[in-house]
Amino acid sequence: MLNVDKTLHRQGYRLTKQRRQILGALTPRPQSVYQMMKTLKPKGIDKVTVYRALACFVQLGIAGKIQLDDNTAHYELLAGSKHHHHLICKSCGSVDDIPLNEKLFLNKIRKLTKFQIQRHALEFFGLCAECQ
Amino acid sequence: MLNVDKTLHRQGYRLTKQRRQILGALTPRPQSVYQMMKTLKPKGIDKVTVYRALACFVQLGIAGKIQLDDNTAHYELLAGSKHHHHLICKSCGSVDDIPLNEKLFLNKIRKLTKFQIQRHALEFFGLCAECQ
DNA sequence: TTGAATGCAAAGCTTTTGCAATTCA
DNA sequence: TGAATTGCAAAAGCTTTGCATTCAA
Repeated sequence: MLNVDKTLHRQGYRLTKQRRQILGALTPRPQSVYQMMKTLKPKGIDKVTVYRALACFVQLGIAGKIQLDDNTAHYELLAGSKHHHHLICKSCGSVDDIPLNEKLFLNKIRKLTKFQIQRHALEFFGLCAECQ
Repeated sequence: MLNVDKTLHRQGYRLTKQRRQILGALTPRPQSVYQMMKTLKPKGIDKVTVYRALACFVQLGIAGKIQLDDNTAHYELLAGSKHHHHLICKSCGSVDDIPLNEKLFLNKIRKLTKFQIQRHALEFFGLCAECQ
């Protein structure tokens, strides 16, 4: 939390009461803004504020933004968590994390192309153990 | 084209003039509906028709639907093309294909979890050679 | 002939923008 | 104080739905 505070201030941002609560609603597991609003709306926080705070967090590397199959963005807490990938259940919508080592791919692309990779996304869609 | 015709009919769908043209607008490289409409609108095809045809093609495995970072769906022609992955330029928006062998990952997940994988998406975001 | 497909209009969602009021440093 | 932030309303996109009409098998 202190680190987040510093990171924000260093860039001229402020850690307001609302942003602290939005940060608290973020988890390592990706959530849509709609899902986050279930917690945040009762606290009087507007969804516009959430969108703006999330954009700020993503820009600072505090949160990650991923697109799943439902045309909506999902946000996850990055601070302190290792890079990982996702198992997304088509039935219940649950999202689980899984660590995979993708260095081979990154190296291969560097060798084959001149593309400069900034980030990547690896997602697996299917059925979780419960839904099969 | 004949195969597509058969595939459609087998499921009770029809290959209409419009669908033939929508199919013709699809490429192995993912495009948004907006991009496809540049070709299709002049031919008098409504975007609702395009959405409905694409949903049909995706269901039959003729087309693939992927989500990029811009909150819009992109569609690619799958028929006859090998499974591949994407290099997406953040600057110019170009999408290039790259083949990678992900069997190691699929096997690892099968070993580690009970998740039943139906499909996966692997995308690399960054800068293409021209935009660096 | 008849169920599938089309096109238009309208609605539904998610996300963004404008702006006055508020808050934090 | 002054710039950043908030919340409300409204707008902007993308996508879906309803329905009468048209079309393909």
